[in-house]
Amino acid sequence: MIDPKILKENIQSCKDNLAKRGYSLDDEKFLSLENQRKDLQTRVEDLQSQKNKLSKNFGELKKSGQSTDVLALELEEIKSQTTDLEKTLSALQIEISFFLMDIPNLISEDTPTGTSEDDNKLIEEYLKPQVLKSDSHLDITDQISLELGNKLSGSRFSVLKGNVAKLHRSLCTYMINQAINNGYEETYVPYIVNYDALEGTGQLPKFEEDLFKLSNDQYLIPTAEVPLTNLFRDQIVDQDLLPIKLTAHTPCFRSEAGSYGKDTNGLIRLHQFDKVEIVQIVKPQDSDKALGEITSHAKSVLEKLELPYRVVQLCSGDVGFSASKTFDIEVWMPSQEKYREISSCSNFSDFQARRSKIRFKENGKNHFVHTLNGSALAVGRTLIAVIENNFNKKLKLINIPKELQNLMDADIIEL
RNA sequence: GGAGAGAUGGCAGAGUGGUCGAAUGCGCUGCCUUGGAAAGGCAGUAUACGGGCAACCGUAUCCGGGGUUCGAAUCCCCGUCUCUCCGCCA
Repeated sequence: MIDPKILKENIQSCKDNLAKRGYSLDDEKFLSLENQRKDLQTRVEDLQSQKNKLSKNFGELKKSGQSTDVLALELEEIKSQTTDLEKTLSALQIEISFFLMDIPNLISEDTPTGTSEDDNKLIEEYLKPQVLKSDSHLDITDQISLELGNKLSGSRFSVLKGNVAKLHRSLCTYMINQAINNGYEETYVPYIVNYDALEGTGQLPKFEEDLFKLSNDQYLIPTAEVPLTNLFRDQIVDQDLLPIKLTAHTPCFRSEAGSYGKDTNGLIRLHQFDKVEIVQIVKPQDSDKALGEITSHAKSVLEKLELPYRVVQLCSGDVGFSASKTFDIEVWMPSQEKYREISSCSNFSDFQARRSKIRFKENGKNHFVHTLNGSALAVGRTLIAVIENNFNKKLKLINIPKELQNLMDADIIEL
């Protein structure tokens, strides 16, 4: 969430910033709630202070055997006033907290203004696509089955077989090794998390419909960002440990509510997909640099796999709820004849840190850290890209990128 | 699944109705001591919100929620989590 103090003191500039996203901040409501809260809180605390003092007197009178009748009446009076006000105050605090939790992060100054992905800014392109057009991965190999996925689970699930399954596994291993080489600590985490974790990273309360909820009020993770970042929830991290760099390979589960009819063919958009995530937790002044680092780590995986990609910076209307600045990396998908997102690298500034209370102490004062993460990469989509960009229709084979040949024990997949 | 124990500050661990935001130890920070270091001595060291230029003051917080009481870390109820033993099991 946004710092309520900043919001209060710079309400107009916050409102303008959020408007670029298409979020209309009800500033009058906020200020009025805040003023009410402050007024009420002062009154409640005054009463509590009186109550505490009189209670102390009460004890002393009792000890010395004097009458407490007068005091008792006075206390009763204060108490009845207090409880009412306390209830109002806590209701108000909850209302304010909901209000704040609903507001997206402020976008960075250098985020281009725009309303949709059409306004995203092209940053760079790497490699000219060799295969401009190809069959879909589903047509290239019969070792990917959506029918079996459907049989077992429903729509948007897949089953991989044989060398394609092995290629998928090799990609996971390759990517996590790359992350480790880049200084991230490999971490194994739960795939099921609680409400607080999801609130901390910003998925809840607003985006519950995007998640798979279990019957016991836990949720399947939509990304490893959630468990990795929340490892530090409610903690004051030793500043010598910063920057913290973690990676995990996990499946990700997304309900894809609201994407009916979108990307219905193939592995592009499934309820379950694997991803290697890299996360950094840094001091505020280092976060912009860290975003560059994360992005280049994600890019380097594509470069080593010799896949053509481009980098775009998301415009204000396309940046996610919790992020302040985001670069998307898009890989060339020959069957679609266009670039598709394969990684999203974001700086969340102190937004997640404030929600999940991740702080560090410097010069005796506590400060919120900055959190960042990026996919390096989405494995399913990488699999598609490898298959389609290395497909040789004449010879009926898929060339395996050099970097993966060891893990695959082969340099081609015969079809 | 059965039986029991527990949840207190960065950590360990006291505290069973008021003087407790909390002993003590460890850790950490500063100063003294030293040629320098170690050891030792002294002092400081939870979080959030509100007020104040500040020193500082007020309020809340001892897993969460409710209750008893003038007053709760402490007593009662409900919940969550953790641990131990037995059973089962990847």
